[in-house]
Amino acid sequence: MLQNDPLRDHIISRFDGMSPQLQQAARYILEHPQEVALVSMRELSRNAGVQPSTMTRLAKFLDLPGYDDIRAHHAEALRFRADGFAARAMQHSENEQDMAAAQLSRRMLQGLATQIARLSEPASLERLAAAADRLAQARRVYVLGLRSCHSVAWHFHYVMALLGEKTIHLDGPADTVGDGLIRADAEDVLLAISINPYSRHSLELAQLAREKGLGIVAITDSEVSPLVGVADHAILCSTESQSFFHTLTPALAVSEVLCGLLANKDRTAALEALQRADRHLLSLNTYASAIPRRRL
Amino acid sequence: MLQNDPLRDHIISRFDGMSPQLQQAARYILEHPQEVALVSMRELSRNAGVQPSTMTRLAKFLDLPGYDDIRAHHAEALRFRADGFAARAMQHSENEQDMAAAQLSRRMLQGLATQIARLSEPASLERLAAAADRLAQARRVYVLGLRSCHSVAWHFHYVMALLGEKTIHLDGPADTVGDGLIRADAEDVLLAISINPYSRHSLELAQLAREKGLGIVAITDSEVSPLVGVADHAILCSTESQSFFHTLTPALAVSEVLCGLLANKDRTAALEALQRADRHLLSLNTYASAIPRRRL
DNA sequence: TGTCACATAAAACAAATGTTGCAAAGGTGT
DNA sequence: ACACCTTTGCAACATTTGTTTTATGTGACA
Repeated sequence: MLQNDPLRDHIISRFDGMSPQLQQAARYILEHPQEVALVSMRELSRNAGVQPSTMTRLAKFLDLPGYDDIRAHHAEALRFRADGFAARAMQHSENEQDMAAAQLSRRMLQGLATQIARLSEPASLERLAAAADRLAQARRVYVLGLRSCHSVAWHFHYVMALLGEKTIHLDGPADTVGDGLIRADAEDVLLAISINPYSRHSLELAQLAREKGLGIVAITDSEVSPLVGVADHAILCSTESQSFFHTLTPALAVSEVLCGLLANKDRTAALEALQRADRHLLSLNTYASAIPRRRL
Repeated sequence: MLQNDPLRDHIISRFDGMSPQLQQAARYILEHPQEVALVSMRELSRNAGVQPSTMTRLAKFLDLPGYDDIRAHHAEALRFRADGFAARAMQHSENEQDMAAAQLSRRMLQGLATQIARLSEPASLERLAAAADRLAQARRVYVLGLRSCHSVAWHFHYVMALLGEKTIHLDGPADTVGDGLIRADAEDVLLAISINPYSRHSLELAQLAREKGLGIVAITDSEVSPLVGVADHAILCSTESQSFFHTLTPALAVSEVLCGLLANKDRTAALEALQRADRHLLSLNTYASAIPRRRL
């Protein structure tokens, strides 16, 4: 992302004074600067989810004669960047500590990027597709992820809850984690997420589910993970990181892909469910786009 | 200039068989590839000194349906180069009702890999380092992430809790989310995670923290996120995905990098704390490496 | 010279683009 | 409740776009 861009700064500085629609347009432009130069205004507005006129109005709001000035500016920036690619000066931090920090960060991030990219190998893709199919045909999906894997399990459940009532998150205080399985049977599937070191509780519940006849889909970290033995489908993702800790980023990516695949099975239904959720949250006043005034 | 461009090679290989006007058009395109993507065909032809129709004829001569294919190709190449990274397929043009699962998965994963790789740009690295510094010098870190961002907040807290008692997770049932801030003051820092759409509750709590004098570090998705205004340090990560949903994978990666940086401030202390945590969990019999025999 | 094939220019065309005007909707303050 | 102002969606507008058609020119060969 480019830094010293006067128009960009101008948009940011005047952002707070914009109407919601103008903000939406501005936000899209800030986040997709290349697109501004590469596609027509109408297509841009379509992708940004606003009316074409909003783009023109945004231009006027920024004291520009018309939208073409916005485009011209971004086109110029793109020309510049494409040419002067080599001339990109990396600002070095003087601070030695910062330097080390930057290096560690970069190593971690590029490692993660590589691991996720590696998930797109054909073998993984097949496993993902198979797992998604199994989840799709289940009556209910019980989601289990304890300790570090809680984040993945919860996110999967949160997203799927937007689509419908199919998932049940196995979690709870006072050792009630497993209670959700009471009414589970062979028509259901357990999505179990666990990585090394494997939580004993997770494994016990997976085993219990197996005995109750549930199908089991696992997201785990190794071909020799104890989950592989009990699971019908296992998706493997690396958890190694350049830091002290294991990483759950690839696992989260896997979970998001599963959500995407499931939603893709019936796109219109998914869209409709999402719109319903949107309306519901809107009526609950759940979201805001600016810091709300403090209630007293 | 980029080399491996099939269309470019195609133009070159058929160049000798072209009429003079076609050659002139082709030559201009070869020498000004960016312009093809950035200006209209009529303007391009004007600059190239040929008739507009010549451009269309050139496209047909190259066995393409029309000129737009030439432009689309150059636009894609430019998108590619401007990012500096490989594998970019960010088009929403896939209206195919039932896209092949493998294809969707691959696009999602490669998109995520790209987004994470982009976080390792110098600007982001600096922000990460600054944020980590601020978190390190705080007495206590309050971690706030609601709704979809819960997964990230929780994971950060979970990892940091392995290192010590520095973090407090702002979460809880019965609308007690904010209670943790009761004893917070200017020596503390709030780590706020929120993405579009921004949860009103998160913003309110961030504002409250600000008023109590806490430092604020934000993980959010845009320069114009409402959090940017109240935060001392903001780290931006993309949330766009090729699926229906926003992605939190880059945000999780950011959080993991922050954990890594913090642990790195005092490696020996971190190592020791982790060993202590290990021993504790071991004595609790928390983990297992094989499916345990069922208790009766 | 005639005519044939082809390259080019000019004009005509439908489709799209960016812009503007207007009315409905939404919110604010009295 | 009312009037007032802003915001928004819609449709019409004149342009501009990429393409196709038509006309004009050019050179080769009998």
